Amino acid sequence: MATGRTHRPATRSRGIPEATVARLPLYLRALTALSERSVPTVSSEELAAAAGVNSAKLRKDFSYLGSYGTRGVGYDVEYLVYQISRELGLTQDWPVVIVGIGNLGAALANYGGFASRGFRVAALIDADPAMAGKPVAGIPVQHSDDLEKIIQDNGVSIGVIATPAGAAQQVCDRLVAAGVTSILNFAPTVLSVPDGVDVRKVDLSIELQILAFHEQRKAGEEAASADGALPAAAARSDSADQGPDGDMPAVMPA
Amino acid sequence: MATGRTHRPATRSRGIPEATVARLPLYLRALTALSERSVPTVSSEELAAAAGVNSAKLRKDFSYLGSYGTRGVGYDVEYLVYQISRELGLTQDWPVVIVGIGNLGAALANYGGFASRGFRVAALIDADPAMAGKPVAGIPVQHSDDLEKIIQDNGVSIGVIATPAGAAQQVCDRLVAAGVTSILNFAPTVLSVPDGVDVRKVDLSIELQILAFHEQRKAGEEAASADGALPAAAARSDSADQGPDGDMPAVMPA
DNA sequence: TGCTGTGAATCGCTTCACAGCC
DNA sequence: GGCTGTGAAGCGATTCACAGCA
Repeated sequence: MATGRTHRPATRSRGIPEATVARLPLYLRALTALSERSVPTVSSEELAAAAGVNSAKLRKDFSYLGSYGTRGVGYDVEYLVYQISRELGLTQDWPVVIVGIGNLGAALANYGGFASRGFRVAALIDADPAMAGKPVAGIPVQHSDDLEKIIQDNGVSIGVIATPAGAAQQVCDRLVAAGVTSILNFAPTVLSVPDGVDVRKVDLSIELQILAFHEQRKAGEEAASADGALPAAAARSDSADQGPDGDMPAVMPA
Repeated sequence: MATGRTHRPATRSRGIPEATVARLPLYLRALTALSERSVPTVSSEELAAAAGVNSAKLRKDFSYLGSYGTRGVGYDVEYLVYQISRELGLTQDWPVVIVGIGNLGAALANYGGFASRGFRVAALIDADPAMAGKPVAGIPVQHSDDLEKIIQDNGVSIGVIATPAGAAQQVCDRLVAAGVTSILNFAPTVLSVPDGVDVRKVDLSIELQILAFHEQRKAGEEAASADGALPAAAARSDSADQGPDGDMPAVMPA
């Protein structure tokens, strides 16, 4: 209830499957690298290898965008860079605010991958008055009292939350009230937002826990059953872990 | 080819679907919060709300672990915390090394969510000799020359890469050669690893790009078709973005 | 009565395999 | 001949809906 329950089919956006959207940045990165090396065209096979997916999936993904390839030849790198950028909305400027300038917030402010992809760090915001005015990544930190004004003055629609867990929901509420409609949440909390607001979350410890799960299984398989935790069940002789493509999430809207 | 292609079904692990494994840390976090508030039992409905999923999914997930609930009552919080922890392998100690102690590496070293879940930062490693000996989060940074020795002395099987993209593959190769079998990669590169090594990647800019995609669509829907990019196609009158549960990845093994 | 546990239905993503075009 | 684009098959995950138990 509190979470803004809607139960819409929740799937495609303008006909492009979410799973495809999530891979477009991957393709874009690989294509950008090729572009910098002045490679004129790539085959689906080559690009797929560079992006770490299989070629059938890549071709299917591109087919949702349109027919941008040439049979017998491949894809024009520059053209594809442009098309994917446009599809992702990266041909426009996205002012972003980062709230919570601790270690992580500072790391994000310094992260080069933003500026190179249409994102502009419009402001850094922190609740600590001692931080105010202090420059991080060349940008002076502003106090959170001014959050609403900063959002509005800069026309910010994307906010990044890098505060401690306890502050996250309150910051979120203020961001949303001020007009932010997309939030990237690094705090280990489930945020509740009204309908129409997108939240994606990244939880660093969740990723490690998933690795630990698989790591445990590897150990259990080598020396089948050490403590009573893993009975016999399904001890397979060969490895049993990485699937080069097609495993699962941990980061998702919520 | 270079990526260690295997094409194993790549799915369940000891019968537990990957999608479920990816949610267990979420449940665990919600349960831990309840435990701290001394709540003795929860219903699937309550816990699902706290974890940000729907209750049917949660019950199905738990059914893969066993029958740990009581019909008509709910789940015992403490018992479930223990069962999930055990399943994830968090009842044992996981020494972890972080390679690349820039802003992000420092943020990770300081991150409290690790220690509280069975992970122990065994060492911080950086290639910059000027960093050597400098303490970060109370742990002295060691030079990367000693990487192999550090891994072996500490029995490390999980490594975190927080280096610049250019160094990531080389660091990865050395980690793997030294015995690391699970890697969490923050560098924006596709790592190639031999079979039997798990890689999960987190790319901060990818998350933002996915948000931008949806943000762009929201704008396009309000004022249907501004430039030629989005013709009519599927302009829906009501919102059309967040699905409270069940959207898509961006972080995945690769 | 209330809530769990789960077969069955459904949905969406992935993979296959090949037709179509350069 | 080579590579894209795509129907169709396959498959895993989600959701439904209710049987089963406290």
